[in-house]
This record gives sequence, structure tokens and C-alpha cells, in this order.
Amino acid sequence: MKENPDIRVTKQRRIILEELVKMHTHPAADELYEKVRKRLPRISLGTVYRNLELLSRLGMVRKVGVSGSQMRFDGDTSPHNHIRCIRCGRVDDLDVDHRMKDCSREIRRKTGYEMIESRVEILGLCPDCRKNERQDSGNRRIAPKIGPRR
Amino acid sequence: MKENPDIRVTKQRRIILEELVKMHTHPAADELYEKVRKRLPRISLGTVYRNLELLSRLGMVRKVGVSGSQMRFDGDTSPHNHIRCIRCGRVDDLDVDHRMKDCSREIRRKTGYEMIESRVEILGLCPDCRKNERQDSGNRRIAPKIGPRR
DNA sequence: TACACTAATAATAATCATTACTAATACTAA
DNA sequence: TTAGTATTAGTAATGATTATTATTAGTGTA
Repeated sequence: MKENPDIRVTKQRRIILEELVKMHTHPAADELYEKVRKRLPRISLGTVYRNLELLSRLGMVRKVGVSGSQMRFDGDTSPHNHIRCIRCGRVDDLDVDHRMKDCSREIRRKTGYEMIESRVEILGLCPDCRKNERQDSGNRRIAPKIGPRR
Repeated sequence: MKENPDIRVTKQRRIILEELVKMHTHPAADELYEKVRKRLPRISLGTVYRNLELLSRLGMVRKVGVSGSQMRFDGDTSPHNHIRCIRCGRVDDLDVDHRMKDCSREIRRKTGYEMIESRVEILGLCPDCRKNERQDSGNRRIAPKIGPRR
């Protein structure tokens, strides 16, 4: 953050990053906002959004796009994918599958696209939800909506 | 749609499905709404949303979740993935990569999750945008936002 | 064919996540 | 210390989606 003199290291910016890196739950902006508020009670949600956007453009945090849900953020910028529970919405880390690597040539040939990034989103049931699955969901005729975030 | 007596075949429902199946652009609800409006000028956007949700629960259409963007819909329910242009937002089809198949056992072992579905989201530049890439984007210091939908 | 039942609709309001705006504040360099 | 400007808090606006509600229209039965 210090290379560019136009981008300042403010208390808000520093603490937003610090708190995000400490969390391993891939929080949405409002969840991180609540954490940061414990240290900076007067911070506004807009500041959290603005800084997460900036930090992600600088490559210091990762935006984790969850389809059909809020954007989530990850303080771990190393290459990895995520796995999400369709029941409770929890998101966990998942190592990059080696079978996904080096398929950019194939993509190019098939579609004409230049591949920039690949994201694998695995939908499933987390260990906790698997336990509860048997009892409370007897015989649904149609699929349930994708579960809540918390 | 006829097995369940509680779910009726209305004009709106039928035409929404017909128009979606005809389109191969993975439209968002409002784009499909404009198409349907040519045949049913008094239909409301809420009706389109409501029926797309129902049809997807019945397995007759697929919701294509695009992270950080509107939900899109696909009349083709066969198993396949999508590739999206980060510049213009266009979404095209992509065959399921054989390397992604049968990794549910590995997922289970690594994370304890029961894998229900996997989605591969490839971000890249579509052929059209690749052409324009060289001229208008000289030297950005930070990454651009993900492009617009149209 | 008409009737009764209730699902579905159009129109609109409400909600939720996110972004934009603006006057006041606080880094930073001279 | 000051000037310049990036950043902030507070708030309004936006855009996508969902909820509400009175009315309309499928559907099974008489």
C-alpha cells in the first residue's frame, strides 16, 4: 500500500484489512463491518465496501463471488477455490484441483475465449448439515431454495 | 408441468418457457421480460421472476448464477458449464470438463462435504473483446472492475 | 356449460446489497 | 503550519429481487 503516494494508509483501511485477514469465514461486507466496528465504532458501511473494492483491485484481498448471494471477501489471496454448503451457506476453502490447471489452451480452441481465471464452485452439504439432513427434510417434491447465509 | 394438478399451465408460464428455450444468450430476467412482452404486453416483471423460480425448481430451466451480477437463466438443462467474458459480460456454453467428473469422493475426503453439484466459472475475454483489447486499454495500474452485462 | 375453488396474475410496495454524493476530516509533502 | 487532496461519515440513490394484495383465470365437478 505504500508504493503509490496517492493511496493513503488510513486507520480504517488498515483495520479493515487486519480484521479480514484474521477471519477465515469469507465474510460478506456487513459481517466484516460488524467486526471492524468493535475497534472503530464510527466507521460506516460504505467505507468498508469502498476499501474492500480498492484492496481487491490492489490484489491484497480476494473477492469471492457467490452466485445468487452477497459478495464475500477473503484475506487469503493464494490460489485456491471454495466449497459452499447449499443448506447453511457456509463457505470453506478447497485446494485448486490439479485437473483444472492448464486447460486454457483447450478453452481457447473450443470457444475462442482467452481464459483469465477459473473458479470452481462446489455446492454441497457441509458436515454439520449432513448430520441434520435425514430428520427434517422428508419428501420434498421440488428443490429447496438455496439456503441462507448464516 | 401437467403431473401436478396444483401447478397450472398459464399463458404467461408457457410463453416465458417458450421464449427462454429459443434464446441462447442466457438472459437475465429483465431481458427475457422484454422478449415476452412482445407477445404479452401486459405481463409484469414479477411474473417473469416468479415463473423462472418455479420452473427452475421443477428442473425445466436452469438458473445460471453469475457471481457479482444478476441471475441468468438457461432453457437448456443438459449438464454443461459456462464461460463468461470479463469485459462485456457475455456468457457462452462450455462442455463439462471430463477432468471435473467423479471428484466427489476426493471432495468428501478432503472437506467432509457431500458434493451435490459443481459449477465451473471461467472468466476470460470473448473473441470480440480480445480484438479490442490492445487499443483502448493501455496501462492500467490496477485491475478494472468486472465488465457490464451488455 | 356453468360453478366453485384456488392458483396465478398485474401492479405496486418493500427489501436487500451495493454504489453515489457531499460536506467535513485527516494524511502527506513542502 | 499550511495547502492540497484523498478519504471519511452520513445519507441518498440505485438496481435486482421478493412480498403484498385485490383481481383474474385455469381446472375439476355438477
